[in-house]
Amino acid sequence: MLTEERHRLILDLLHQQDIVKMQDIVDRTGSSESTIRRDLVTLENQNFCLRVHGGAKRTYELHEEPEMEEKSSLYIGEKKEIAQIAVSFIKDQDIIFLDAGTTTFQMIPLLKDKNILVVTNGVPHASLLTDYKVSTILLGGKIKMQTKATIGSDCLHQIAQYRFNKAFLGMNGVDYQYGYTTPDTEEAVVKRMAISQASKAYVLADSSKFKKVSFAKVADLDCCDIITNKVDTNVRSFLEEKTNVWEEII
Amino acid sequence: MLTEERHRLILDLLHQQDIVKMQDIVDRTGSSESTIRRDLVTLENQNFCLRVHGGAKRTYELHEEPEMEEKSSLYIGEKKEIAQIAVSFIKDQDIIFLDAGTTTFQMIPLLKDKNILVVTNGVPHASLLTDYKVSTILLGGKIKMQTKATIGSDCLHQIAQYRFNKAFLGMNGVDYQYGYTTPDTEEAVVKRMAISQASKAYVLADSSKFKKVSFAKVADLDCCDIITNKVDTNVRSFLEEKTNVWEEII
DNA sequence: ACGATTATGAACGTTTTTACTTGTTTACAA
DNA sequence: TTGTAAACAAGTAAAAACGTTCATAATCGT
Repeated sequence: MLTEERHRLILDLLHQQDIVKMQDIVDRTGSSESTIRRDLVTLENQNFCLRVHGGAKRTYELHEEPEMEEKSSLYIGEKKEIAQIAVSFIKDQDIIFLDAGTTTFQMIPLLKDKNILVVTNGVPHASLLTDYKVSTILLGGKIKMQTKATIGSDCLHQIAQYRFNKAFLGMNGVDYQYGYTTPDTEEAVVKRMAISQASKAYVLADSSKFKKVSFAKVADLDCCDIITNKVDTNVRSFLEEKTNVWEEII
Repeated sequence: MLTEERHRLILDLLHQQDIVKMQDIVDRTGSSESTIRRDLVTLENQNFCLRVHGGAKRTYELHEEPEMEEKSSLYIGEKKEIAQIAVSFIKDQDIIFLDAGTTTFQMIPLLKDKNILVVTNGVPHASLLTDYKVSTILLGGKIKMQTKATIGSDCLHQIAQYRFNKAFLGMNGVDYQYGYTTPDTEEAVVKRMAISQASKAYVLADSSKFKKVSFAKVADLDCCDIITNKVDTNVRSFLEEKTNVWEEII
């Protein structure tokens, strides 16, 4: 039986019964336990399901495509590393802001069982956080089609009422001269507000983001620490003139 | 039987009958007494229930009502029919409120390409609506674990700023005497507010909801029209003394 | 046809879950 | 109050599921 076939079968089962057992799939497919386990890991990474002891349960009702397009981002591995570093900053009882975007999304599985409160503007983020039983507040507002982030005045008003211990932001451009930038002005405003409401703000940026400049400016370099990995030593020393750069787990 | 399954079963029972007996669960699951005991301990630690001698009772405060995950598949067929009727009320340019819950969720695929604006408090709803490219505003606030609905004061403040042409609500109990009821007080407030902000409000209720009374009252019968299917003619005539009942596509 | 990549199943030790046992506590009725 | 049966907590050993590694088989691109 082909990998694709098995995945299809598993997803079909999940649609019908919202929980599937390991053994059930093994019996139906005739594949080995290890293979099915690998399948479930893959499907979980694409957020089609959530693994539980002895099988998997579904996360969402329908949704035919992976929640966060895995294909678009070739940097998943890097992002996961960065996410790990970011999570290592989080302490018990923290109230944190989690920005929308794929890099911050990788942090969520690592937050399981942590006793924290998360405020986010990412709709998929809120959903997955809830699946992991993390207390979550979602910012309201218009929803941006591509990123499924909430934006707009509602969002701003709401965020203004909160204070965070830490804020973790995604960013499209990180540049020595122009600072932090992102393509959408409405998202930029939200990010800026999040930074101002946080005691400490971190920007999560993989190697592809440096020396890039996007349309809308969010803030100057010194407003946030940068969490990254494998950054060019040359680039790094430049950045460190203005802010802190974290490259490994604390 | 998997741990997750048992937990769901227990929560489901709790939702229906306020209190569950140890032996009852043992019989239904076929698991040992110690296993169920462990289950109840963990569920209690997560504040999903309160253990009592011989079983457990539900907590009224925050967590209950499995709805979205547990019993979603039971009445899917009915729900789809009801959803179709509901959608037939929607006109071009409408601004509608879509309540969280599984019945209203079934409306979403039917809204594809409609030129409307949807305001919702359901996180999965918002996500799927966006997939279908429907303009969506999500209400912010705390997220309820089971239903993934936003609740709380943020939610209320935000909803107070809007006016809707139509509101479509899910409901747990529809009763001639006690009106519309739901298990969670915080959700009840949101529903009530949505009704008051809408020119016209509809309650979507499948056959299992009639003559049921839940904990928190939302509104009297005459505040909303009822959309349903295959309702007992006897029950129907009672309801029609106070409000309109729709049973087929207009 | 060839090496390179990917998918698979078996084997290992580890962790989680489970049922059973023990002795103690609780509820209730005599 | 006291006796009894049911429900309880805690500990234990077996079983199931887990992650990891490794060697083999299938598939791919050239």
